[in-house]
Amino acid sequence: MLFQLEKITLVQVAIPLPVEDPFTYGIPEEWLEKVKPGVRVLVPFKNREIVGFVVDVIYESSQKKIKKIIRVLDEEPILTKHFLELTCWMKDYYFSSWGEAIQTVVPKFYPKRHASIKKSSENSLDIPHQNNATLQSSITLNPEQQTAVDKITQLLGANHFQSALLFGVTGSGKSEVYIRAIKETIKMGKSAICLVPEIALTEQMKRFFGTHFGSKLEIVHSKLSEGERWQAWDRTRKGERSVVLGARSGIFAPFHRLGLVIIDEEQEPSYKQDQTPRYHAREVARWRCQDQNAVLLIGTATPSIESMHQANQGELVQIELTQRIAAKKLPEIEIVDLNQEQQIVKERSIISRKLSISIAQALERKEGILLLLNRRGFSTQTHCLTCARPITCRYCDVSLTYHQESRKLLCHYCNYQVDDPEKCPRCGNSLLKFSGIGTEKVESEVARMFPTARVARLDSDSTQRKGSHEDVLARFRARSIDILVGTQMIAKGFDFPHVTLVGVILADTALALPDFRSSEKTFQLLTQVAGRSGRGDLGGKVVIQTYAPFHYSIQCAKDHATRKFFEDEIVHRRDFQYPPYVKLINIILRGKSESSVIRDANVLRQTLELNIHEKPIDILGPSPLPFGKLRGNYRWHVMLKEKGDENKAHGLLRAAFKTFKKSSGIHVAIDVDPISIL
DNA sequence: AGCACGCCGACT
DNA sequence: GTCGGCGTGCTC
Repeated sequence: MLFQLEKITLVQVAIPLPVEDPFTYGIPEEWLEKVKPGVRVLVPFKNREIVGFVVDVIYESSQKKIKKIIRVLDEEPILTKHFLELTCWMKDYYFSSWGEAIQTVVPKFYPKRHASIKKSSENSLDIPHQNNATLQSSITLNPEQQTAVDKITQLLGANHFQSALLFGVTGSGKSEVYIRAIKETIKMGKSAICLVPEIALTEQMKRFFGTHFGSKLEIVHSKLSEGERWQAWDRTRKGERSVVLGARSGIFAPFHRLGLVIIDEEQEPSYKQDQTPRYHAREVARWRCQDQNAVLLIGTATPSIESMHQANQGELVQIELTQRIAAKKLPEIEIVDLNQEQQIVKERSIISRKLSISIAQALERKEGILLLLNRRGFSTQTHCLTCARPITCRYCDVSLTYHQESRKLLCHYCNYQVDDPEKCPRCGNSLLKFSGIGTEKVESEVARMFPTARVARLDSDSTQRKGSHEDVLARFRARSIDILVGTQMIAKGFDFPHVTLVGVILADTALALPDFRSSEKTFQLLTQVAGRSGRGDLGGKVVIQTYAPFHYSIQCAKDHATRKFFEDEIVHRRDFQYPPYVKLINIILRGKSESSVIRDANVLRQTLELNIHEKPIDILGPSPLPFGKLRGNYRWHVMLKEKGDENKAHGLLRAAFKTFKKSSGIHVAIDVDPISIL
């Protein structure tokens, strides 16, 4: 090695597998020119061939065994310096391999399709081509909207990184502001990304965006086929598009001059990926915008506590929309205390007297009614009276939910099914008690109480049947359904002007969960679903049933008091040391053997303690997760809490993992900035 | 993550 | 005697 006459060029190749370091390969002389950082290469790996990414070109290596690259797959690097640096940050921050980070950013390489794609890239748009002169011009903005657009335009013009919170009540016309802001971005010769929380909403927003941006628009989400995703990437990269509308993965749109990133409904948990790398689209957006001197715009009616805190600290520019468009009023919200209701009414009912009367009135006026309960199934708890204990899943420590429609007992965590719900799976006796209500029960109960009303249900069970989702919504819109019962699915985004009554069957379902975000989630869900009422000219009303009528998340939702909620909640976050006062890293250990999981979790804690040198970091646990057993795996976790913003916990964890050796059969997952700790 | 290697149960 | 179960370990 030392006195080599011939210099061999070596490259570092990141492999899209959970293996820490890039691998070293040699390159034949003849393609020295083509092999640059960011180029994809086909490499021999063990006994197979895989696509890797060149991340560095080096000239020597201590590595003994070196194989040669089989083929270079790109003429020009697919990853620019911007993306190489982004993925490098992602792998360090979220603890993935570099290859895994890159794989989530670029579309999968497709050997066969690849060659033919260049020809077809012109004609495959499903948005009708329009030349820009015929694109629809916008409606007139109200003064608040105009001020918002002016402020954003000003930020865009400053040409350095800025982030802003567009804090607008439901129905205040945020989308119109987005459109204007994107147009300003395009005027400056830059491109924009707009993210929405789910794929269904990209479809909804597409019609609206399509009329404004026509063939400049690209839609990106994870349901695209590999071929479609590649084409979208390629068109965007070549500058054929200047606006990307998408779900979480849309944040990786390969624009060369990124000017604006909009994140709509920023508080939605779907912006956090739940597999490695567990990135948050908002944080990726922040990185990209900082690198590109772009503007990050967070739009929502119910900001996350983190963003609200940042705004109060002056780190986010605040832009407010306080008026519903066309001067529509926010609905009146009434709370029903179910504790009192039960004392007065002997026969227990899911629907309180107040809600029942409101439903009857709305039915009489032929107006739309939404009933929310955030739990699927018929009854959520099943007890065997013979065994004298709840019937739980074989693989998880959760109670099985009885589904009347499919006549099954179902585990909502692993999908374990018991086909004969008449018998206890343990003792075979059929003395079962069903309790705890779900959407199926609400549907049947409402149908019983209001026999002439047309009732339908919308949740992930009813949506299984293909097309039924759109069908139900269309029928509700056409008023051939009077009452729509559903989970949080019905709370988000949908605009039905004829809805004048929203009933929340049980507001405190989330409050019972041992999660630091449960109050925040409760407030947000109530505010969102309340926003579905009174969008038309008929006015609106909301009835919230709860066992916790004085809880601040419910009281603040009642008063439409988002700032008050923030002020109450932030005190709890400070007292109990949760975000935004600390940064969390959650380390989850799982395995089939409970004792090994516990042993490893303890060893991990000790290893962390040995590596801790300064004290802005707390180590919590190990402790079992709230659902300690899931899919046959026992789950324990250790949590790091760091005060301050220096990411010292990352260094600590990295140091600890150098010596920590997990036992066989134990899996370790690291969740940086967990969105929930369930 | 794959994929082979490896060491213990019911089959031609 | 072998086929094959999936636990364990490595990949430049």
